[in-house]
Amino acid sequence: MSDTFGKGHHLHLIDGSAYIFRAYHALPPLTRKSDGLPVGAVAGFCNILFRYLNGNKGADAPTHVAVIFDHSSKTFRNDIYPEYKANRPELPEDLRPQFPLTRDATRAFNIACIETEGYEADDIIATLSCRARDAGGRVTIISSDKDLMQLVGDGVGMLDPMKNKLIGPDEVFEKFGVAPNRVVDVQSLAGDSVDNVPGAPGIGIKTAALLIQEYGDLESLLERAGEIKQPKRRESLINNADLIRISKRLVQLDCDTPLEDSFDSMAVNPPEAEELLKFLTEMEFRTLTKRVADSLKVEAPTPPAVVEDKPDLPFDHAKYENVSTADALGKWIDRIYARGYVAVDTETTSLDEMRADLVGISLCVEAGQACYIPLGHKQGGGDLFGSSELSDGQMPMGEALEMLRPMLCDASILKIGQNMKYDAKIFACQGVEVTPIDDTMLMSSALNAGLHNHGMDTLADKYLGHTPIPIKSLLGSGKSQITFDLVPVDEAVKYAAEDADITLRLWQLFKPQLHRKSVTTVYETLERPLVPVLAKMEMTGIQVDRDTLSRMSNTFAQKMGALEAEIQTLAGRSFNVGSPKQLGEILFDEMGLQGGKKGKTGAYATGADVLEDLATEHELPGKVLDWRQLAKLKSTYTDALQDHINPETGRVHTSYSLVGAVTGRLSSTDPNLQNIPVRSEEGRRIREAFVAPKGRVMVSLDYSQIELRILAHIAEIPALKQAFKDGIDIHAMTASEMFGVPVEGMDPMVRRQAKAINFGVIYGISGFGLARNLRIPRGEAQGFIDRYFERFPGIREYMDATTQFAKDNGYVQTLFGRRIHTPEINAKGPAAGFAKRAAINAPIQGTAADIIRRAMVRMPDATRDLDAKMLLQVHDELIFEVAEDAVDPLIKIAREIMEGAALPAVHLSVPITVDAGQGANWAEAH
DNA sequence: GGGCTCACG
DNA sequence: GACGTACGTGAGCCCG
Repeated sequence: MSDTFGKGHHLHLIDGSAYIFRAYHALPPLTRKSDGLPVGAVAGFCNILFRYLNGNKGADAPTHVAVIFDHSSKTFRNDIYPEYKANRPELPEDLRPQFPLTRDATRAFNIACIETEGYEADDIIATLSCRARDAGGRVTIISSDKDLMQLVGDGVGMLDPMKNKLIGPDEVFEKFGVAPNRVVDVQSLAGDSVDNVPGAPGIGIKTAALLIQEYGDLESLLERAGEIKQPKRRESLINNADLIRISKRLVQLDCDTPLEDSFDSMAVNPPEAEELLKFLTEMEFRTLTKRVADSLKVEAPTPPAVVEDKPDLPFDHAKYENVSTADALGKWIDRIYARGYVAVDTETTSLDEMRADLVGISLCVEAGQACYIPLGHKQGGGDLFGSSELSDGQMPMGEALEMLRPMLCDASILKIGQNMKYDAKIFACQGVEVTPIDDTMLMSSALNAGLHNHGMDTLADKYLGHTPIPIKSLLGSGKSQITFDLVPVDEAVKYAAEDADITLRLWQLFKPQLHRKSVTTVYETLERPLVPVLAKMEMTGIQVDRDTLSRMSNTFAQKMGALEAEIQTLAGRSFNVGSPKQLGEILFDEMGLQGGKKGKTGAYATGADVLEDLATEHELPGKVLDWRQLAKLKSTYTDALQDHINPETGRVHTSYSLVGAVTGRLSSTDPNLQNIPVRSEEGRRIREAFVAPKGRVMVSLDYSQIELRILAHIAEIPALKQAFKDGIDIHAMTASEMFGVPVEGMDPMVRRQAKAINFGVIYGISGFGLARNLRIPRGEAQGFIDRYFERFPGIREYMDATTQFAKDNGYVQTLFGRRIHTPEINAKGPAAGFAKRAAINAPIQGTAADIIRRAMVRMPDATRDLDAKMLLQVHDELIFEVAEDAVDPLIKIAREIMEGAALPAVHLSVPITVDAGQGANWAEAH
């Protein structure tokens, strides 16, 4: 570093990271209009720089200046003490993509911009201060960070930009009670709860200063700690000497940070008008652009008429790039780092992530500019089973993944996907953990639940006016369907890159809408953080015992055969028992039973309720019911589940959808593990096949009556709330209130009726529905409902208020702000009835769904020290697989998390309680 | 591929 | 005055 810097020169060192955070928190969220890029912090940062430059015209003006940034949150201090700064709140998502832009801004203002991997901005500031002072120059550090005060003195000063106040040795003494050269000693003793510097327990800045004043410096103090008179201080210092020394290494700034930058490169130069205005215009900061132009005495460039024509940018498949070399991929990775975000999509051979092979990756950084990296395409036209020869012109998969890995794992690069859980699992199978992520499907669900589904085709059509290339056109359909690895590369480029392009455009559209529609918190706390949690659960899977299922299938088949013979004897001829159409004809036409009703297709209804009624008159319907139960158990469960056992893991891996249900509930597919039988004894035994491996235990925790508790809270029903607080049987209490009978020795029938009413209320009760459910006359059911509303008037108010809210706003919401749209609420006819009941139910079901989601998000961290895996979620139940000796702590911790999951966002006025069970299999645990 | 039936919360 | 109704899901089967 050969430099002309020296005597008479004055260096300003600006703490850039502090400026960014100040700008971010001081300003409301601001996004660039054309594409929704968050730019609030960049705007504030530019304003600060502009004011700084304008204020620097006096005699004391700097000759040199640099802005210093933190490179990343990981520094050498984490190697010394892993907990250092560990309790920092997570970076706000809309701040992350702004970091690279603040560097751009600094350079646009023609100011040097410095950061170094592994070091904090403070270390760079320390190093430059020392070097500048040693060269004979003067330094002013522009920051209010107390951690920098150790540098003050001997030609180095500080300026607090907030208060515009100079900080010299006197001010430092005022703050720390010692001279600047002893500040580190005081900080080492006092610790810092914000940065998680431990220090000595029970010793604060005041005490530390007294001790240092008395003993001179930290080492002397520690050596002579035994002389301290106060027993508490003495003990604390003696017992924590190591911790204090570690603290010293944490707070001591490093004056030997490796730096290439010369002082000459920091010489003050006025901004290049053209460059600066170009940047500000690109950021679409109109006011600032004008003010800067005025101050530079040049014409402000006319803002480009970008705003409206961007969404109409056509989809040009010819523009998509086929990336087949390391050079080309490197250029894309550079572009991604310059942007700070990228839309990513993977192409594979299967929708089942656990069995899928990666075929290619597409990337998009800007609308219309996307690429596809083919990796596993095979030569078509081979033998019958397809050739295993890779086609030419593809990068080796390993090389491409190793190039992409740092970017995919980089905390400062946001990876955007449509249904990112799928792609994250594909990458996870390749050993790459993709983080952080954004998901357009989940954004749409937070914004548009109830209006439409959230698949890419729907979103592209609705929001971009574009119909993507149908996958069928590449793969075909039915028996001749091929897998993506056999698609020719040039066709794959168009299809795959288009998906990434669409995803990026949707993200640009949705991101600013989250704020505008007040669902940022929903997205950030209930949707996005669940992606890695569910991905982990799905990849873990649950062990299922094939022999148990197979034995049950055989038993069912035998019983069905016997029943079938009996049924056909009773019917007088053979027919397909599994055909509702044929059964209807047997029952109502041939056997002449009464009460046959035809549905819209002209077939007789033969549902369980119909057959149950007929069973009193004839033997056959009851046998059909028995047969149907067995047929269901066999085909849907004992047979089908065996096909879902993954041959490699021996476990069943379901797939959860975060957007399957409008209320916010999860749904489960391939297989659905949320409807495994439990209500019938015969069905429940299927759960015996879901087992914990040897030495481990299945644990189930489920919320008790959570929806009724939420109803009691939302509708403010004092009697219900009190009953939950007292822990008494809620259905018995309801019956007692309604029918005036004591809870003690209650007729089970009466309790059953009250229970049906309680559930009916949650569903948007009607006399008809209750009558059918309880099999009582409609008038009687209506009487129950009237009495219920009389006893609990808050319920009627809740129903009316919710319906009205839906009519006024077009949506209803949960206690956590999740919105469920109700577009049919103002419709005429039966649709209005459906919409009304759905509107009444959605806030209750949805709030329960939000609560368990919050619990699931917190669970991995809360149970990280336990040998326990979360396997399944069944709406109000979580199932874990736990090492034997971890069962009790797991139950304790998981229960705490579940019962407190609403906090601190919502304080429920009823207690939430969780029941726990354990055993060798799911049947025992439940 | 729509409709019916039935498994779950 | 008639209509048609419990809320939210997914899967397997029949049948056109």
